[in-house]
Amino acid sequence: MDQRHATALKAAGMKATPKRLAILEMLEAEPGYASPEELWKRLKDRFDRLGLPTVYRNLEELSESGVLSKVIHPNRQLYYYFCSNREHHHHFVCLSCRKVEDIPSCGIEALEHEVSKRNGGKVLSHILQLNGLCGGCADNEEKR
Amino acid sequence: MDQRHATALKAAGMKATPKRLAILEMLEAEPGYASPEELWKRLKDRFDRLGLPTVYRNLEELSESGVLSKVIHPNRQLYYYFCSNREHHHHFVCLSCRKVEDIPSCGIEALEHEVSKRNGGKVLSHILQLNGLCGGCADNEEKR
DNA sequence: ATCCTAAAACGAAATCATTTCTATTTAGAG
DNA sequence: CTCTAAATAGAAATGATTTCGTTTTAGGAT
Repeated sequence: MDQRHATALKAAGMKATPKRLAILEMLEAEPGYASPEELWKRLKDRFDRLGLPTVYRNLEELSESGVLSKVIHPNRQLYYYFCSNREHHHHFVCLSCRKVEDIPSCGIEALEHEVSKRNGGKVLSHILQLNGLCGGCADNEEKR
Repeated sequence: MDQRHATALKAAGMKATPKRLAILEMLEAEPGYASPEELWKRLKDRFDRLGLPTVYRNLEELSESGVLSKVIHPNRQLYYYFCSNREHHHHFVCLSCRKVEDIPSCGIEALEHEVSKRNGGKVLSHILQLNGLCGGCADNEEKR
């Protein structure tokens, strides 16, 4: 089951260490995004020694490799999310329960093209994230 | 000339203090985005007393009121940009010279609608920002 | 014009998420 | 099984941002 993760790590040119595998397992099991510290607290039990910096470092590296994705949060803390979707896509983030849903098509290619054409600039990356309430949380909201 | 800014502040329900006006003037004169500390350093000369926390607080308040806009930066520090465009729009940010250009149409309404329909969620806000090199910086890049 | 009060600003100190640093351990190629 | 570059530990540092109690001020009311 984590042969998948081991393979993903190798593909990203990273060693498949037990801690990295555990981080991936834990995040994959998570229904929503999680912070480095939250993950660390839960992971500590499974290792006699596990430093918080290790969790930070790995989450960042995994996110750079595209194995994990980062959530942009108003409180400016770091949150990560396991997303097996390897296509280009974006996320709808529930502000209430932290669930993250994929948004398949982003339609930004057209915008990028327009920007390049209009001002001669070159678009290197883009950030797109929808924030709101997921189906379940929106329902609960209404019942109040 | 800053009667405009005073009016904008009043409209946002904020007092038109000299320091707020100075912050707005300075940011408006700026070709690109700026950090709280940068603004503070330049503004200090114009007031016998000006605290960095005051600059932070005002930038945040002004951004919440929609008078200023915030830039999402990879280094996770705060940057602000004066944008007189009152229509809904987004920004193309030059990673090299900090210039910010408006992107008029964002086409996200369609995405929002799709998300609501598909999963029953409610989209409350969205983040969209293009990063890259502006026309001038892209040209310089090529000449190297 | 002056008064008055809520809002704004001071600035030193605190916060605290994130990063750095050096020594130690380990994955995995050979 | 060895060896080396990569990964980790853990304590300590960092530094942008925020807090707090006090003082000042903008601007509506008098």
